[in-house]
Amino acid sequence: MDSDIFPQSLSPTRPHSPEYSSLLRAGPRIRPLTQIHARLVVSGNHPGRSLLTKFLTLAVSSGHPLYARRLLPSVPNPDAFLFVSLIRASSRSPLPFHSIHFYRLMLSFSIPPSNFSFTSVLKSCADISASQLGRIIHTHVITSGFDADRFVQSALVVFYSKNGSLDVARKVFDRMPDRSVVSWNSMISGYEQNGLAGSAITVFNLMTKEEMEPDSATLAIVVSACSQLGDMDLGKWVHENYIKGKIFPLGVVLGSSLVNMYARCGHVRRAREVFDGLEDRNVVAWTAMIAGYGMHGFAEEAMELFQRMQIYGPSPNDITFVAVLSACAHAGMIDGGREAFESMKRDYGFVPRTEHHVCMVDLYGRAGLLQEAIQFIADQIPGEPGAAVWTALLGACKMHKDFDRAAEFSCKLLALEPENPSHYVLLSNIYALAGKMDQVEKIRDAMISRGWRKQAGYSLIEIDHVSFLFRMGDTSHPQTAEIYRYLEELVCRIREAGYEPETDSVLHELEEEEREVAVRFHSEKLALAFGLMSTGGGTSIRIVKNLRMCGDCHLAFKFVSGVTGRELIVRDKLRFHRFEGGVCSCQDYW
DNA sequence: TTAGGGTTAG
Repeated sequence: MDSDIFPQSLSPTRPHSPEYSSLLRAGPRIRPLTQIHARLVVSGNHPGRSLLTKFLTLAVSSGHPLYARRLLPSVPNPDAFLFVSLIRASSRSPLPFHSIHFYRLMLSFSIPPSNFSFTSVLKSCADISASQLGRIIHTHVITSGFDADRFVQSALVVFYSKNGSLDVARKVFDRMPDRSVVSWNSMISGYEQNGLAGSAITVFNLMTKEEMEPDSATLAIVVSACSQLGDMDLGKWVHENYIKGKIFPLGVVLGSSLVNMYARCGHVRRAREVFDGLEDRNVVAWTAMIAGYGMHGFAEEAMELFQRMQIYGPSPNDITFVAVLSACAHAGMIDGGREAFESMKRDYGFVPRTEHHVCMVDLYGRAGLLQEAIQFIADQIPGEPGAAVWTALLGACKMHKDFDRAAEFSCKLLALEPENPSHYVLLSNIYALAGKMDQVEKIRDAMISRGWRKQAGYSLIEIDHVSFLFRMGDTSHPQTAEIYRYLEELVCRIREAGYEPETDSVLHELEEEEREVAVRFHSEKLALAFGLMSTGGGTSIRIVKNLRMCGDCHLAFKFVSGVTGRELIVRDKLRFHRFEGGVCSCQDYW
């Protein structure tokens, strides 16, 4: 009679055994699990395979894979279901490499791998960068005939992306006959995570062209790509079209991505509006907003928000402290930074990592407190400081023209990373500032003999939804003559207002012709001239630069913002500069 | 007896 009332799938299932029910209640928590284990031993009843499977899986999920591994031999006739459960649980646990052990063990029991085991074990290989092993497992995928499974294919796309083999990832993706939204997300994310935001957007466009509907994960990735590119128009379009258009609710993941995007595109106020509008805010959202203030030089706002977070918000984590310390460093807020660093250790029990050390050295160093920075390194950094710490210190020596100390500490940096070209560029810039041209030549020769080139600088500006890219001394634009003429006039105007070019900034360049072009035709100046002549008064100019701004460009932009009354926003490699009325939001700390 | 995959923010 029941079957008439209940369709088959809805009919009441048999109740679980008391042991099974208590396992479900215990969940992935080791203490209740060990208590259940003890009861099983005392009762003398040997549990069946299904109960042991649930038990071992929960032990792995609770972060105790070794416990599970010790008990595994007592499972009678372990089956594929058991191994897949353990591989999957490990791949989602903080110790994913154990899934590889369970995968191997499964093969040793002559249980053939399935598409389910492949997805999980490949995820683990991706997460622990086991590139060799992942490739071997790819061969298992092929020989066991699962290479047409779209779940496995997506897992392969993720695996190759995370190993930086984007071309292989793309090959797998292109050969997929039937792509799901997750397949698309995997490929888009692969590009975005590897710093190829433009390719990520291209694949997203392809996705919409093929009429595959994005989901909220797609949008979070795309918005991140927009942050990377400084493409606020696309980011805003996503926001307005999908979220304000009520296609998707604004969750905390997409929300944090938008906060970051608006901040990194120079609109910190809009970032704050999104942040304030979020229904729930987790530590990531708070950290994104604090970091957003920090990169604009708004240290007071950052600190105020951090204080509010400590009272009303979630507990800060170690990344929150990186944002707080960096905000202090960029605004010269010495006491605030020092106190935050102490509080992080004392009140929250975090062990400072390299990122925190770098912020502190930066904090002291930028403010000209080089002795304090050196003392900090000696007192607070256990063991040998990493290259990033010395780079921060050298940057400060350069900023404050302390060439003796620079020479002393550059040896440490080069000893640690003798094959990193950017260190040589920094060093040669320091020698150039010190007027030691013989040393500059020496470094230049060393770089040439190694076949190194300085990274080519460029600036991007968007006018009427079209992006324009300028390189130093660029003559590729059809309006080149007008742009250069406009720039000459602009320089005259700011000279009248008191601008003196900082010839200091004509530093070491590898190519002879590049040296001749000098600071006047730096890419951001060309982009600025083009932006000003192409837009009406009152329009903000937004420029994205791949390298850092040089001192002369920074000075010139300040004057230009004063004489034109325009708001100029430049995002360089590390931070934001918002020029208005002759001053910059970074307060000349950068 | 048992259920299940790959993607998402700072």
